[in-house]
Amino acid sequence: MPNRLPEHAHLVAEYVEPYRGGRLTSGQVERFRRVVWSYYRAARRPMPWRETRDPYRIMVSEFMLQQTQVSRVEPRYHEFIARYPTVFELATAPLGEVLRSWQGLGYNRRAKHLHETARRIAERGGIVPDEVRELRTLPGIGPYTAAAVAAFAFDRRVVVLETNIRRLFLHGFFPDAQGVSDREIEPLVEQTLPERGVRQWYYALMDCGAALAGMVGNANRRSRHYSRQSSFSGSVREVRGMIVRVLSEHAEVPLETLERAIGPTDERFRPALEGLERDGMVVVSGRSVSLGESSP
DNA sequence: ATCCTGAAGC
DNA sequence: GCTTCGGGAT
Repeated sequence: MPNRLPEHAHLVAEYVEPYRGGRLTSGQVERFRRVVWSYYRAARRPMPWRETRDPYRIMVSEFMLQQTQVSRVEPRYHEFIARYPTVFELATAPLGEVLRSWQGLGYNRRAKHLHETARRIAERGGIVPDEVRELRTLPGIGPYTAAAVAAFAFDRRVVVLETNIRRLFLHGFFPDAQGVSDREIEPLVEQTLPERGVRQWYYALMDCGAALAGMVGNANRRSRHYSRQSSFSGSVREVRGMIVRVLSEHAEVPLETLERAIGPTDERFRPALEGLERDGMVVVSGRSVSLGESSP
């Protein structure tokens, strides 16, 4: 995180045109676009998944980036793509191996969902869908990721809205409003969306929104959908993470050994292990536990 | 403490 | 609508 932001970041922070409803004037659209592009030209963030056109690799990056910083994803993305260069390597790998590749990234269900999605895509010849409606049917792909894959991999002209873009529009067009719904923001995203070059435009929007995070208070707190996150330390998912980490270091672990590793007095152990089993990420057979799905 | 290119289950 | 789901950097 640079202490000194690029000059154009101030241009982004100073762009405020309170939105009064209706359609944006062509002048407003033009001014907004000028600020966004000028920032992007000066300070675009290069990322490996922005250099490829491979829909599979873009999809992998979108799974990894859900609730996870770019800086944390970057090294893991390289490792993952080196191990699973195409959707077929990923689809044919055992779930346990994929979970090990994911270890430390967090939200491990993303890995299971990505694996299952890869299997379904491989069954259909390895073609990643290019339509939001179809993408939405795949596990782990929600409203954002579906739109992101369509826009970034296929340059489809669809509305993409995530935390950086939301922050940018809240800051620029809803400076004083409270409890702003995404339904109010989406029309503005649509109206400022260019006819061509959709992918680069969204990269620019996200970089502008990310730049704002370091300068002004988080405008996303004025979103209707804003909610604080429950604390991690002391939570069940903390123990889930510990269990997955231990299991990823061994092929099979006796139940007692696993419990001792976590802390025999920790009453979160049972619910955590049962949750992981229910989610299909660990298998308890007899008195031993292993990562992945039950082998056929 | 806060938040990160969210999704699923209820 | 509300909760759960990781982990690390700040």
